[in-house]
Amino acid sequence: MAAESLPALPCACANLRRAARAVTRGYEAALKGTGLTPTQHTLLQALDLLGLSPQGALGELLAIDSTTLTRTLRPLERAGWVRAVSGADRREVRWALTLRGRRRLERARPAWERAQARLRTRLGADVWARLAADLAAVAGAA
Amino acid sequence: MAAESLPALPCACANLRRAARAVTRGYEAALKGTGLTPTQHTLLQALDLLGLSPQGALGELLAIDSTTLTRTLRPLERAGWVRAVSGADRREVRWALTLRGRRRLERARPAWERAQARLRTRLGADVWARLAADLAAVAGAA
DNA sequence: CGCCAATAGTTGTATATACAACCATATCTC
DNA sequence: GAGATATGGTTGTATATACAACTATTGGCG
Repeated sequence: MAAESLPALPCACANLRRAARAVTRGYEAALKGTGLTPTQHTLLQALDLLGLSPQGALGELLAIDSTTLTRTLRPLERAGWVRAVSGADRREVRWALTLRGRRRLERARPAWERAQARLRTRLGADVWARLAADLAAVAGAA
Repeated sequence: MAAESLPALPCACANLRRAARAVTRGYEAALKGTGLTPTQHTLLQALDLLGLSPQGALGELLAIDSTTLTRTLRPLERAGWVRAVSGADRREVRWALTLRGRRRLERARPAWERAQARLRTRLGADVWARLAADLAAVAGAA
């Protein structure tokens, strides 16, 4: 199982999406036992980071369309990992991680860290670090 | 519309997916008039690059599951942009870009190049170049 | 106040994505 | 050459994703 390097594609978008697909599969496999998909894990982690947060702000941080969040958050709410909190502006839906949600995230942590470590090892620390910064720039630039 | 830089996320997978979503939206908008989605454009471009190619090989190049290809290629076939060619091994489906497909790809080229140029300008040439290599490594490593 | 524009989310619809299970064909082994 | 195994794709099902159109609320502005 040598890491057969794929050729770079001419299209930056294609390159990004290909890498995202490949990595997602790895994280998905790693998170298998935790009952969380990569997307769900990311949502919980982001909410943990942000604290109580309007849906729009969550979407901005993750570059996820608000209409997508409506649907991806629904199962998390049903599972009791997040809850909607009403505030002054009644159009807004603000989301909070529940205690159950935090526990679930904590429970998934070892698996997530294994996935991170595995990729980091395969890439090398320099590429790994560079990539985090470059990808943040890309998300901001697009 | 300043390029408000988003903070890097703790999760490499989340970082990648966020960037992919953001960039995909840009390319999708740019390709709007061409009748091609980013995915479709990538498929045609890859097939142009590879020439006559078994479905599995195409999937490997793009890190797309073969079951996904079955479905994403179908509309391209119906549109007459690609066609299935039978070979010696009758399990295999080999795909070829048709003339119409090549023309469509060519027609989309200016729009695609605008999207590329736009992102490249916003990122700077150094990040752009580095990213292509790093992302290819990621796709191979995952 | 009372209309009008802007903003926050939801619903309808369509594409992209992949895993598990499956079918068909090829290859291997005796 | 026949049965076992491996390989290449398809179907069933589920999640992720977003655009267009819509609803509800808010914030001007006269």
